[in-house]
Amino acid sequence: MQDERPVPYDISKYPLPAVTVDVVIFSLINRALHVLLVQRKRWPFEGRWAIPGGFIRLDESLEEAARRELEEETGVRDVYLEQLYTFGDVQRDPRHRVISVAYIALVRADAQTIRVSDENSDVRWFPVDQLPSPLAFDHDQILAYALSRLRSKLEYTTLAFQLLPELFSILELKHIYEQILGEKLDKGNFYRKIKEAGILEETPYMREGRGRPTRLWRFRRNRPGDKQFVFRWREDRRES
Amino acid sequence: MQDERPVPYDISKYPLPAVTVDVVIFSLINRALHVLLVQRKRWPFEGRWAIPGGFIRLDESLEEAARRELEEETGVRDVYLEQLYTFGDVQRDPRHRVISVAYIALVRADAQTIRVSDENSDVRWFPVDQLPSPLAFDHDQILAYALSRLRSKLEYTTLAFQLLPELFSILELKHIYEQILGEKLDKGNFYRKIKEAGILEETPYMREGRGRPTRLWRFRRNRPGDKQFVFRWREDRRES
DNA sequence: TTAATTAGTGTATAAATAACACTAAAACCG
DNA sequence: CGGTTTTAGTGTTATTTATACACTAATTAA
Repeated sequence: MQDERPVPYDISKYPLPAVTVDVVIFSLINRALHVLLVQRKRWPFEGRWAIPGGFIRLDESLEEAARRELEEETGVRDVYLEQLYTFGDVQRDPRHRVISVAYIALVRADAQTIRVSDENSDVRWFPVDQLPSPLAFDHDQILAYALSRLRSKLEYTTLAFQLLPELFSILELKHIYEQILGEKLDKGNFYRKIKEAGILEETPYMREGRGRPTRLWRFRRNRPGDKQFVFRWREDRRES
Repeated sequence: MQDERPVPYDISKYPLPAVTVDVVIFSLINRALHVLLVQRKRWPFEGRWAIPGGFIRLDESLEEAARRELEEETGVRDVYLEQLYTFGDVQRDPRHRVISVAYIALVRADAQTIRVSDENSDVRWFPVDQLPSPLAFDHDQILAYALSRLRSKLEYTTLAFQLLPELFSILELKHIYEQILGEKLDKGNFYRKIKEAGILEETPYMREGRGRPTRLWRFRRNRPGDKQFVFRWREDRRES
């Protein structure tokens, strides 16, 4: 290991920390941003809600571990997944030294694969503005950071599309931005900006509702050879 | 650990990965951005250059481990340090499963504490555009990512000041931006923008040189109670 | 048939960006 | 000692981008 001290081949003679992967799973449910939490059944933090996670296995990469956790909890695969941060304070777990690599996942609410859990389940979706508090371990901190990162990245990536179904209206997209950023956006400016970005593909479909019917669009995926683009809602406000 | 499977108190009965902390140490030497590398003396990757790092101890946090490594290599304390990313591919170390938490550090070149190593030393500063290749392990990847993060953060933080001495001229600051971003900036625009940001404090000192003497400035640190500010060189170009 | 509702467009102003021409103060050089 | 070179620093303007908000459009409800 990139280390100058003598290191025997059998590294495991040294005392080792445990490594877990925690996945902060976001989804848009009933037009509001939700996060999936699980209720702990035993000590420590018995009864408290926690971010789903588990120990890493020696034969899987960090991202593979995160995908495995995600699939165990939600049944979904092929979703957006990104490493958030690694938390390694000495006392974060009272049992043992545990280092936790946190990930963010964005899943579509329309996937039937998500088990919409009932009120009494030990796995539940919480709106991000109505979280139980405190969470187990240092999970308040992890979740706060995940939200901050989500908001920040929304502005310069096409991340928001990960939360939408195949077809959507421009105002639905705007609504996601508002949910995640936590503020109202101007309709006219949003229309103009998203159109100019050229990341939407018009479809012939319309959706009828109360007022004027709305056109449905599809996210234009980058094809090989296409110039890579990013869409930014605006320039300010970033993560520190 | 935030896990639903039965977990005994003695976690260490499970097979555990090793965890190291690697620190990508940047400094500005002779007006060029450099990075500190160490040469490996034994298998694996014997003779190749590597990012300094070492195993984490059970009684120190990740950041404490990074600061310890940093001090061991450079003798400096109290420098800018930031977690970069955690690398955990299964095969990145042929000896054992090793997960590496990478950090970025920025140190001032004028600190005499940095041992300026001679040509034959196994610890050496390399200009970022003249790196040895390939590095040991997956360190090419880690270093590339560190540079990308550094460039990206430069634009919306006061990071560049970490590389400068106490007193500096505005054109020296501009030069750092150019070094890290790898492109030329407009003098007039730079002057105006940095002045408007209000993050510089004028000093009575001047430095004489070849042409017109230049005024020296000092970075205005945030005092408690001050409104936090960030300086952005400009808005575009970010990390994906 | 009119009001309410949701969708979508247009426009005027302000602010940020970028390019570049200009002035200033010293050293260098015949 | 007077012009040239060198580095420092300011000003001016055109263009692009952001913001606020007024307007038109197409449907349902009453």
